Amino acid sequence: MPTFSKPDSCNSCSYRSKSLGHLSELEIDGLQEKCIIVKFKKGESICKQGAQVSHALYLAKGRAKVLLKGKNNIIIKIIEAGNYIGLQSLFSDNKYRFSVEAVEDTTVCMIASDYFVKLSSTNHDFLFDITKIISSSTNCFYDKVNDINQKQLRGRLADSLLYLANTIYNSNEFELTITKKELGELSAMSSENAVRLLSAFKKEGIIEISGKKIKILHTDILNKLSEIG
Amino acid sequence: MPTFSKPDSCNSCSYRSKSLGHLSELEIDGLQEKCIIVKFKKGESICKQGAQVSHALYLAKGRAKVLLKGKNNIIIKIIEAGNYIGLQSLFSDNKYRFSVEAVEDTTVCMIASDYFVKLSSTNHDFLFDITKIISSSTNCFYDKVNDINQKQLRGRLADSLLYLANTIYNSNEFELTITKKELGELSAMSSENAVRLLSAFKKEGIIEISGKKIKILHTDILNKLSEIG
DNA sequence: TTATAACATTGTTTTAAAACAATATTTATT
DNA sequence: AATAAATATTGTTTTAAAACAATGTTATAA
Repeated sequence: MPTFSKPDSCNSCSYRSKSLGHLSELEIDGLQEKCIIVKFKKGESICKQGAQVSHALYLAKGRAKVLLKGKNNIIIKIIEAGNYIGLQSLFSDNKYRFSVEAVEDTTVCMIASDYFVKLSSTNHDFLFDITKIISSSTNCFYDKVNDINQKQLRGRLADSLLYLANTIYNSNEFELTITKKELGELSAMSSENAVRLLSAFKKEGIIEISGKKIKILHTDILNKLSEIG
Repeated sequence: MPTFSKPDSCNSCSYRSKSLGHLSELEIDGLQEKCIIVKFKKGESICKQGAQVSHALYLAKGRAKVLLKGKNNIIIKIIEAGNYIGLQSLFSDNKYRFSVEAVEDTTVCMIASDYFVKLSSTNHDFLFDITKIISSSTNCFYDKVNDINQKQLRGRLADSLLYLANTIYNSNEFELTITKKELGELSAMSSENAVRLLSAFKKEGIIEISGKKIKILHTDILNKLSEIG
């Protein structure tokens, strides 16, 4: 079960978003009043595809997966601490297009939707930041869809490994903290195929696997695989 | 070959976007100066996936398809007169994520990217509009991807027929002005399957086909097909 | 007006990837 | 520690949809 609390001080919060730099003290006080802090345990659901959007979501701590539900789920990205989730829903028709679930214990700041939009409609610098954030996340989504549309299994798994190494774990050697099923969903394939291909990559000497540890031995080959699809 | 010209008057232009309502006369004059009018013939390319974004694109007249290039292209939507194209690219990393091609003779206003962003960074009401436009188009894209992820051929073709009837041609009886290949791409399937299923729908009495004319006899069944996927 | 290319249609084959199955291993629970 | 449940692994089968093929039809250009 998620636990709820009120923030002590958004002003001095070390996890706060850079975009708050554009807000006045008064506006931050207002934000704090309209903010609830929710803690999710690994695996818990932060928001559900199709549900009404009532809050702006900001991931203060932890990591969460953003997934499209279907016969086979697709994880479109893993959100890290310091990022907003699905802001575009606040400015359009207020319905979540994806589900978000914690892949680690996470802390989420939930800011009442109407206050967040009001801030955006009165503070120009803040809105400009938000617009850039929305745009950038939209472009990421386009990139993901294009990758899925253009590549087959090997290229997609290569993409995921590079993504995990470069963007999530920031190292070519990492402990896989997500399940193989999730690795499959991140690569838009069945878990069986993810496992099978991982073994193939190992056999081909591209990666090294020991337990949950994965070490990328040849980034160049993975890049090549990603390129040729 | 596209033909280029300068606008006579953005101020009194009957095709202009509602969002310009937030601009001052001075700003519109500036816009006009930074604007080029480009006319494309049916089939011509308006912008290419992967290319650098140098202008904001506004479709003043005609219709254009937005497509993701791949082994099999996917048409994510058909843009109609009065809409911007891919604004999010202006606020993030300036690369087109899709190609756009005219499906009718079209007129596009191309506004220099830096001026459009400058307007956004100085005129708050304008930016607020633009943000809503970007958000809404992002949500449409999510919906499209979810449809493709969740439905199979029949459901997807039903979607396309409903989309054409409700959003593009505004009638349950319409002349299909796109090719069967394009209908396939709009439904994320091969043209052969699009044709085959169209015949099946006809045989099942859901639609009527005579030449290029399609008449939807049972919207309810198409809705059902769209729902069950 | 005819030739030629583009588009459409229907049937058949192939294929990439999921689904299924059987077993093994790890993790959580009593 | 024993048991159950979840996760992982590898091999086999099935399947949805693309690809291919053959032919017909409609535009377009010489």
